[in-house]
Formats: sequence, C-alpha cells, structure tokens
Amino acid sequence: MVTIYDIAKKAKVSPMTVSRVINNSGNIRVATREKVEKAIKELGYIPNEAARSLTSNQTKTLGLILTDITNPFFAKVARGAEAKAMETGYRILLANTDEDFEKEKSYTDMMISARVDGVIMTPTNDESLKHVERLNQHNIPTVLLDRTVEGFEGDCVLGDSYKGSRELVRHLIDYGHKNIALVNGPRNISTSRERERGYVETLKLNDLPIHENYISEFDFRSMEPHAAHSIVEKLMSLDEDKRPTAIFASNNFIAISVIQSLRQMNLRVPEDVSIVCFDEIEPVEYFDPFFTVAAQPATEFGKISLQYLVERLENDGLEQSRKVILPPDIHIRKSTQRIEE
Amino acid sequence: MVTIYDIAKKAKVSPMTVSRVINNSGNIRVATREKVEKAIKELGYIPNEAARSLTSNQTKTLGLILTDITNPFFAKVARGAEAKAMETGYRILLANTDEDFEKEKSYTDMMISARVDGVIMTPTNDESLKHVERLNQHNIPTVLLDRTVEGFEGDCVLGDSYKGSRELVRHLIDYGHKNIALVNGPRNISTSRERERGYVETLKLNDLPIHENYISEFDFRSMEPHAAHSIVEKLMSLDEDKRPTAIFASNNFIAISVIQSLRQMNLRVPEDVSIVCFDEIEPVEYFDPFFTVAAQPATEFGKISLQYLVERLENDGLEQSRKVILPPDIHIRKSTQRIEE
DNA sequence: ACGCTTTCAGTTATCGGTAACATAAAAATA
DNA sequence: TATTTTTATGTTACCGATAACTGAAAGCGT
Repeated sequence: MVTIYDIAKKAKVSPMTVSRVINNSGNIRVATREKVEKAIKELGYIPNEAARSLTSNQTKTLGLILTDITNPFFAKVARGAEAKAMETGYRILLANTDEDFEKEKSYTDMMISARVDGVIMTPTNDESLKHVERLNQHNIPTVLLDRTVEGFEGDCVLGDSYKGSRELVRHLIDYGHKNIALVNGPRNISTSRERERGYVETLKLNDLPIHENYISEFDFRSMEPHAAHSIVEKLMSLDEDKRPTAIFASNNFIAISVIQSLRQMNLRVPEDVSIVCFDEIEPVEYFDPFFTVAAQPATEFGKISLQYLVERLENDGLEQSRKVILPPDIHIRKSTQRIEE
Repeated sequence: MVTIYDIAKKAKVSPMTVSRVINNSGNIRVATREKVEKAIKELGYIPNEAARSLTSNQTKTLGLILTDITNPFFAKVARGAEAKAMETGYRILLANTDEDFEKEKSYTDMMISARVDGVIMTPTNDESLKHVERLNQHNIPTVLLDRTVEGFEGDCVLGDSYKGSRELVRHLIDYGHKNIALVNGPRNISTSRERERGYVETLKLNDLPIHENYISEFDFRSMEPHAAHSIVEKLMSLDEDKRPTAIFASNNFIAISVIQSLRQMNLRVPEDVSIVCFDEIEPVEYFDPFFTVAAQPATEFGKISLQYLVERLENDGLEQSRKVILPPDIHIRKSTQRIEE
C-alpha cells in the first residue's frame, strides 16, 4: 500500500509537504508542488481516509438507516440521499432495519463504531428515541426521516400524513363512500397515528360511522403472502350495512397485501371495494396508473435530510432544530370508484 | 469521545489490557476482565474502527457499486448483500453509478480512499475493467455482479441471459409469433450481448426473419418518459408483413418504457403486441401478475456475491476464481398472447 | 525452599496521516 | 548592508488502537 511517506521519499520532500500539497494548505513553491504531484500520479497514491479521520475526527461518512430499501419509497429516499452525499463529498453506509427494533440497535452501534459523522434514520417506533440519544451521546447528530418520535428535539423531514389522510378520505367521501375502513400500520409509529387522526377526524366531520373493527393494525414486517388476510376477511364479513365499500391502506405495502387478500376472496377493485393508500406503487404507475394514492416526494425526503445533516455538521452555528413537512400529491386513479347512493 | 485510555484509567489498568479484554486475546484474570467490562459499560465505550483499521489494515467495510438502486432488481440485490454483510460482520458502502462510466470511476476512487476490504460491482460497460484493475492494484478484490467484462479474471455472479433469452423467444414462437423485435440494452454490456445471442440463435433455429430495425439499442440511462418512443414508433411503422407482433425488451426498465410508448400509440398489450422481458416488475407481480418475464433471483445475486467476496477475504488459500451462473425462472403471464396463423 | 514454567499485565513502537511548532531561505524594509 | 518579515519546508508529537516485547507474579515439581 502506497503511503504519504512513499510519495515523500520519491519526491525528496517531507511527508508534511506532501500533506500540504494534497490538502492545498500552507504555502508551497510551484516546483515542489509539481514534484509531489508527479510522484502521486506515478505511484497512484490515494490518501488513507482511516488515518485522516484519526486526526481530523471526522470520517466523511454518513449512516442511512432505513427500514427496507426494497420498498420503492425508501429506494428513492436512498437515491436522493446518495446523490446529495456525492455532491457534498460524503459517503453513505447503508442499513436496513426491517422494522426490527433490535436490528436498529445493532446498526446504531455499528454507526458509532464506524464513527460516522451523522445519521439519517427512519425510526422503527417511538422507543427509537433511545438509539437517537445513544448517537447523540457520541456526538453524532441524527435527522429523522418520514417518521418522528416522541420527545425528539432534532431535525426531521416528514410527510404531511395528517393532511394527506384527510384528502384521501375526503376523496372517498366525495365518491359516495360511507363505510370506510382503515388498515393502519402499528400505532407506535408517528405516521400511523397521524394518518389515523386524519381519518377519524374526516369521518367525524362528515358524520360517518367508525364501526368497531374498522381500524386495524397491520404489521409492516410481515410481507408474507397473506399478511392482511385475517384483517380483510374480518372486514368483509361484517353485516351488509356495515361492510366497508372502501379501504384506506396506510401505505403501499399494506395496500398490496390488502388487494391480494381481496383477490383471494374474489372481490374486485374498484368494482367491489375501492382502495387508497400512501406512497406510489412503482414502477407500475409509469405504465398503468392504477392506485389512487397520496404520493410523497421520496427523492426529496432523501435529499433534504442529507442537506440538513451536512449543514448541521459544517455549520456549528446551527442551534435551532429544523422540521420540514412535505405535502403529498393526491393522484386519483383507477382503484377508487363512485358508488351510487 | 471516550477512548480505550479512558477505560484504562477508570479500571486502573493499561490500555493494552483493555484491548485484550475487548478482543478476547491473551490471558486475563477474571477479576481484571470484570473491572474492565464494568468500566466499558459505564462509559458506554465503543471501539474506534478507524484506529483499528490503521493497524489491522482492514476496515470491515465493503463497497457495493450498483447502477441504480431504484430498480427493484438492484434493490433486492442490495438487500441480499446487506443481510449477508450483517451476518458476517461487514458494513456496506453504497454507490449508484447511473450507468455512467465517469461516476463509476469516482466511486472506484472513493472505495479506495475508504480502504474498503472488497467491492461488489455491476460494471457500466466493458471499459470498467480499468476500474477493476485499479481496485486490484490497491489489493481490493472485486466480485462482478449481473454483468461481466471482457478480460476479467476474478469472481462473478451472473444470470443466465443466454438461456433465459432463448426461453423467452421460444415462448413467443410457441404462441405463434413470427415477427419478434428486440429492444436491447447497449451492446457494450455483457448481458445485452448474451440476450441478443439467445434471441438471434432462437430465431434462426426456427427459420424466422430478423428484419432490419428489429434489433435496437436502448440506453438504460434515459429513464425519461418517452425514452423508447422513437424505437417503438419505427418498429410499428414497418410494413404490415414485417411489423412485429411481439417485442422482447431486454430488461424491466426497457419493458416499462416500451409499454408506455405503445400506450401512447393506442396499442394494447397483449392484444396488439405481446411483450416479454428480463427481471420482475415489482411489486406489481404480487397483486396483478401481468408481465411475462425471465425472473432472476436478485436477492441471491446479492447474497452469493457477498459470500464469495468474504470467502476470498478471509481465506487467502482461494486461488481459483469462481463464476456462478444463476438460471432465471420463466413466468408466463398476461403480457403475451397466442396469435392465430 | 529453590528454580523453572506459565499466567497476567505493562511498555514501547507503529499504523498513515496532520496540527503545532521550529527553522531555513527569500523578500521586504530600513 | 543589517534587520525584519514573509514564505517554504522540516520536526515532533499525537489521533486510538494493537503487535511485539518485557517484566512481575503465580503455579509447580522435586
């Protein structure tokens, strides 16, 4: 492995001079600089960042802790974050928690041992505050993405779950639906709570019923074929007058699971049941826009959170924490249908 | 930042003793070990990997250079790789090249400066051999994923493009298609060449025509709305007897672009044109299996390539390079239709 | 009880950089 | 020309961990 000492010897200068050339610091005579640059090129020298970070106390590496990059929403987030990282000279360490609190814990430790400069995290649940605090103890600032956590004080980039939820339910009501069920994510996740709030308030505002069993919690983690089956079965076996004509699935994965279950019960979408959800179901939307969704600007989520993180790192004047709430776009498509009175 | 020296002071031992406790090396009295462990817990100490890597000469970090994690195929690859990395105690540095050779170059340098122990890479084209060699010069072994490159000697994990291609075309022929076009990826990518080879051979074997314009190159990079438009337009404006009744799109992204163009021309799939392609178009397949595809085991691609890489790192006895070719699964679905003679 | 081996813990030097200080050479000033 | 200032480069020490060596204490056999 070629080091700064090899360059120094070859160029007949001290290692420090080489360091100065590399970092463009201090004063260097043109002739010296050229000698050194020649040696660097000839030996194909690339600085050892591990050694650098030992003195500089920064690694130029950021942690990206997502729940599952297989979800197109998070894939786009990662893409946005990575692009911005490249632009600002940072590297990205990737981690998938699978909504598992324990995995999140070990990845948190991994990020600490890797001495990342900062972390972007989609917390698995409200308990995740522990992990954020652990990172803070080690002077690693954290930006929360998509979900926030009770008691969290730092920067976060969120979607407007409440508003999107209201608009989706509003749309269903406009289409004449009265029995609307919510298949929600776990309630210990902020987005689930916000979406439920929007759902409940909009129904109440329109004097519509929220029968028991209308709201159910679906575990994001179970991506098994029939995850939503028991939930959907229960909904669809309600008495005729209570049986939902529309289902609000809290996110894209849940929507897919719900539609699978409906298929299995020989129920058609939208003829028998209308469906809405948060987040696009890509790449279908490109060629066969089907789902009525509250689309969130996923790439922006990634870019902005990385931007915030970098600004906090390079700008210690930043005291105030910042919170952005990005509004979703409602796309009305074929998964929802008007029903007659 | 709490270091090994802080622990040493607190436990009233030397730093070396602390190091021994952490690494479980050498002989330590039980009482001493407990003292040290207590101090570690109390101060929440986590070793600085940057410092470690300086002596050990390994970072326990691997580079994953993909073209675009937004493609579900690569998202799954990343997932598989990451899972295996976690299992074997490695971290993953993520990079997206966007099929851009220059980006690949800078990411290669990034990986070298980060002193990753190894790299998994989907090369952008045949020139990428340069980058692999550059990595090799710095003693960083590389596993190629999905695509190989002329002159490459190391490990690689590929799909069976040739066989999959033959089976897809075979299927179209079985369904009565005689005019079959190929919208291929760039020919400086191994998978494109292999798929074209399978396509051409199968047509020839069945005495079917390959008219001019039947084979076109589509640039993966242009994910713009109408990327395939001119290609599809040209195909569809051929004389009646030459106009293709089926299109073989080289991969999922191309298929989406093609189907978009067809839509725009008011042509239906599969009624007017049948379509087949490589790789699933997830997550649609879960709830509305539409595309007839050669599905590749993406997660396995990731897992196996990481496995290979780690084995090479930890097992310097490995001289021979290894090459796996994973066969695709053909799923016949609704994007293809029988046509009468 | 004496010498010899084994166990346990500490010292020193090093990995590859850079900050901080030191010094030599060149330029500016008196 | 002598003196000060500026510019260019070198030296030393240190970041946090560990390998290699050294030394002290404990175990062990006769």
